[in-house]
Amino acid sequence: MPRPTIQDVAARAGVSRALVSLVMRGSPKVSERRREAVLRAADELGYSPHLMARSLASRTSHVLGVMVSDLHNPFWAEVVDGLDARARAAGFELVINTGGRSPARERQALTGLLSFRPAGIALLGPVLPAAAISAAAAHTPLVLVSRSSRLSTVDTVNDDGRVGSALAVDHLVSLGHKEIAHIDGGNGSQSAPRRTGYLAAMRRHGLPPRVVRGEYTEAAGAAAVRQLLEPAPPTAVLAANDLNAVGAISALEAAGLSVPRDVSVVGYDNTWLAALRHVALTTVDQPRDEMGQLAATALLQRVRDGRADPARHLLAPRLVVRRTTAAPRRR
Amino acid sequence: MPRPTIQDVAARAGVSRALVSLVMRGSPKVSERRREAVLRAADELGYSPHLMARSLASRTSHVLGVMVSDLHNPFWAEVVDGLDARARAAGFELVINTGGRSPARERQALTGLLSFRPAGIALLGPVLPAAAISAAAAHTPLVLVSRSSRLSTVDTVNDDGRVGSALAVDHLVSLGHKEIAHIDGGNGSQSAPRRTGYLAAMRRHGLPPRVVRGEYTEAAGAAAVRQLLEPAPPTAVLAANDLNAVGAISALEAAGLSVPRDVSVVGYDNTWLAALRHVALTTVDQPRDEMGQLAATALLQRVRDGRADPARHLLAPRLVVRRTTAAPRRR
DNA sequence: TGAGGTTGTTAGAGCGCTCTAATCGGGGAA
DNA sequence: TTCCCCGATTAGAGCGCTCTAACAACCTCA
Repeated sequence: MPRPTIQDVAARAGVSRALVSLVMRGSPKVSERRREAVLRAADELGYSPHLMARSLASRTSHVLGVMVSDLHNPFWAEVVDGLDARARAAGFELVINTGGRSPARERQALTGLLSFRPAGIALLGPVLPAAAISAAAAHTPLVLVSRSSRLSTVDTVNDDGRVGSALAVDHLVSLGHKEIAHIDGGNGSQSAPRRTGYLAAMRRHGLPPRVVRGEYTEAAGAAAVRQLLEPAPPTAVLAANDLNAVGAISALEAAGLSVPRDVSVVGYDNTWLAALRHVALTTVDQPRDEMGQLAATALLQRVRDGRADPARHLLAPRLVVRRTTAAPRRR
Repeated sequence: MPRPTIQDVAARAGVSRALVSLVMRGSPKVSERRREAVLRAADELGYSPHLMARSLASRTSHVLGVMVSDLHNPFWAEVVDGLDARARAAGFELVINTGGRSPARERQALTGLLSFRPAGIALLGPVLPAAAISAAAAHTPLVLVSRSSRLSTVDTVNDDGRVGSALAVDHLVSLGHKEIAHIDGGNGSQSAPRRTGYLAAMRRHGLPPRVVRGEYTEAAGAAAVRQLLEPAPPTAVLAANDLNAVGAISALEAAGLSVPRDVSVVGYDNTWLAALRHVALTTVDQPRDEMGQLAATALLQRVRDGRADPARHLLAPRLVVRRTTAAPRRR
């Protein structure tokens, strides 16, 4: 059975389609009597407006698209919370999608979002080529989270990865570490600035850097550690993110090394995973909820307020010391 | 600048709107000459069809809605993977939404999904009242994951929570436990059958049950443990799910109890969280990816094949023994 | 030669809604 | 009473697309 339309509600309430439309949009210029009749009819029929017919007719969109690069990473769930809250408050519907950390799937996901003709799109940690991003930006306001861009039509929300890595390295150095390795995020978004920050900090302390290629996953953290064991493990590891760190810790313990007694580990993100008591991961905090809110706000400003110049939010990361870092053991 | 429409493409290619429509849908009954002209024009303009205008006109939908009760729980990410794969393969676009484990927000989320007029909706672990579900089911094919329903218009995909709990209790009893408490999932989906299974198993073994109310979160696991400490902690705990178990373990350790030496803990779901080496949670496995695929398939069968009788998938859970369970200590 | 098929193309209506402009029905002022 | 005004209501067009039915143009066959 087909869903009831505005026409059905109008017929039942004994009014015109236009009046039902006004009631549904909360117009003040409707008499109390009619409003009640319409609402009752709508309720009885189980009517809810057809969002897409609405946006087609009104030539506006009340949809924001969100592409999440990895639904498995709790980090994004927390960013989405912030986005969702803001979008909801502004009367926008969120359409979420996932790109599975693969450029090809992300491209599909982006095309999918565009086909809804959303008012704006947030790309959370995209690994898409820049060309795909600028093509999409030609027709729709775009905000990137955890990825930078120089396009003037694209807003960005990032934490300062260089600073975050430096905080972590400085902390480890202050504990006495000299052999500090970095598992990077590979092609993942924001892995470059974090790596750069690590390299710069190591140079500043006069220490030899050691980088292994990784990915923002637990499995990649474990794999990277297996590489790091030869010829000799470092005394500290700066992981690509929390997920990666947890995988690294698992692999270290599997190799008979204890954390933090033998090896210190620092994560990145400060998700709930890091806060778990028996993970207790020292990590670099990103204000996840705030980042989501800023992303939503950036889109809303373009859509509602007509802002045209790009917003560039660069947030200050913060080190959270827990129990996976300690002074290195005397060798 | 507004996105180009089918009209723009038609004008540029010197053909009618209908012909462009045919080309866009890959109709075989278009001459090669025209097809090329249309595709060229579309490409030059950067045209892609307006999905919603299309579904409005064709009275069909190629969208599946997905309401995820909790984006923070990795369990759902894995179910979504399965759903996504199947939906994508069938040419359906996924619209994901989150309900934040609150009936009120879930209701909003469901309304949001319905406003896209999707071909079907999957509710993942909904805590909505049954009335809201049957109201939605009146107009749209619905599949519930981790929640049962007797509505003939609603498909369900569940693991057998009674069996899962029994597996866990039997395991603990075989290790020698007699004081086995259960933290339940409160109002969460599937908490009732798991509780029932626990109670039945305890009765079968002639053991006194002990249930504390919980929720499917880490915080609730910790809170429940604090309750369980008085007057004396049990020797084993069957938690509501993995997240809950991890919170419970944290709280036990905070109270100076060691897991599994002093207290054994069993989770539920077998997410990657449980598999982490230094969590190593004994847990009940649910085939998450398969559940997602079954959910998608159920919807597709209703939509494409016109199946009308309800699909009731009840999957067999499996116990995965790791390192959070052991024989109880002699008191 | 003309009836009947085929193939490729198009006009026009209509999907569920919003928007504009017009209309209706009371008051209140003159 | 008449006129005007103002708030409440509605008819009708149109958003971007698909679908139906019709229509040319050409072919085939008796």
